[in-house]
Amino acid sequence: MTQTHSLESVSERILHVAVEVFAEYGFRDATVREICSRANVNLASVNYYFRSKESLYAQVLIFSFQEANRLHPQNALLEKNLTPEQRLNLFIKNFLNKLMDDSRLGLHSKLIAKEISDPTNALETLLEIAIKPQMKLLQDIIQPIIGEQTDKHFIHRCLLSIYGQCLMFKHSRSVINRLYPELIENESAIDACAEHIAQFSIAAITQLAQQITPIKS
Amino acid sequence: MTQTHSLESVSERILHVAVEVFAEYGFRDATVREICSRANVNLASVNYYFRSKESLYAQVLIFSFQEANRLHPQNALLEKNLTPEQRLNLFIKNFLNKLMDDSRLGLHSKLIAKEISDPTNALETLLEIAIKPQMKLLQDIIQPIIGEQTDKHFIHRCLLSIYGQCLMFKHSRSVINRLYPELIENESAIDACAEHIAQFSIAAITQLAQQITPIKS
DNA sequence: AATTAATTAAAACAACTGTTTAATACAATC
DNA sequence: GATTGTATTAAACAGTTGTTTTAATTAATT
Repeated sequence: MTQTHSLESVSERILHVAVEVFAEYGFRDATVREICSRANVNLASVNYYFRSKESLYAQVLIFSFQEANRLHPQNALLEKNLTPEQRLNLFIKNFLNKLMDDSRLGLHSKLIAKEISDPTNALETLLEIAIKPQMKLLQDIIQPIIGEQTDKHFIHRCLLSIYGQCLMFKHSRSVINRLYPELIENESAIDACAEHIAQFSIAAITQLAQQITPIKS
Repeated sequence: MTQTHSLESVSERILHVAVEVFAEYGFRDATVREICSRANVNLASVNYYFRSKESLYAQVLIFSFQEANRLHPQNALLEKNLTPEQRLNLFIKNFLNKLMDDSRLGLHSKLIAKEISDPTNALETLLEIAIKPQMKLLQDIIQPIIGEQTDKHFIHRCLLSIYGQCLMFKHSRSVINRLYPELIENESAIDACAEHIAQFSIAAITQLAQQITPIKS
């Protein structure tokens, strides 16, 4: 009997299915049996092709990151003729949409969110390939809004303020679903939230930056 | 041989230890054996006194909430002669300190955070006894800052903005630890972060509320 | 003191986990 | 065509989990 499943190889099928399962359950609660069952593959295949569940997970994180970069390129942010405010708006809208994307490949965000709030050994790698670069990007975006402010702590806290507002929709989604379901009922509602976060942050940053570094004339 | 352990009864010891263990591992990764071992109690005791692990967990959440209310009363917020800004400042500082408190009884925050980002059947109860009241309190605090603004969605998004900034320090602590450890190295650093969140939010809210509801004269 | 009920204890149960084994089938190479 | 290396399979292994059982012990009641 030949493979009736697909054109993919066994290891490819495992990798693709593993992204889904790890995103759904997290590393600890995901089971090798579930992965193999969904991939229509023998139980021993994970250990045969990937040595261990942990090693598979590490490869899944990297693969998923590359996929996300391929599908959600952020080159729109590189355009020179955008104001800093427009760029921040785009960044947040893009980020929030990725975070809330259930159907398609919002799986990458899910993987990362699970890893952050319940870290495994793979966190170190994840920081380097995914989180640090995105932090750097956001910092480059808000730097012109802040101005020539040099207080690093202030900049870092602003980064966390923006990130926190976005991640709230990921980590506390269960709560939002119960208390304010209208806010996330569809894509336009989510876009409205993104807009809110952007305006909220811009208003805060401009005013605080003024306070700390009073206008020199 | 009499009980050399303590004055507490067996079920009390289980309850107290269970708070620690569930806060440390979350419901799924906590084990009955670990709880019984730490409580110096026979393995069967959990099922004898609490029927099941799940039922114990539900009771732990309620007990922990009552303890937190007893130890961290928020009556300072009820004082009439505080400005709204001062009250928000107090609220955030109090909240953030609870979230970051590792040693003493920041266990309650840990329990809630774990439950929110990885919900079990107990989420419903938790919403009613802990989350909704705190949301209501925060709303009452920022309402005078917003003014007679009636757009409910705007108010709700502001609530989420503030909460998101605070919870960031809980859910993404692993990341902050690696990227910006100075921000949370001690209590005064954390207080500085609380101050930042308060100022950031007040600046944003006052300005946005003005924009939406222009000054009528 | 005898009987009853509540508590503690050790062991086993049944289900699940990641991993390994040993046997088979397949393909390519000499 | 026999041999070699690769791929797949079913089964078993060894460990952990929540829960139950059955017996021993303690406390309370009559």
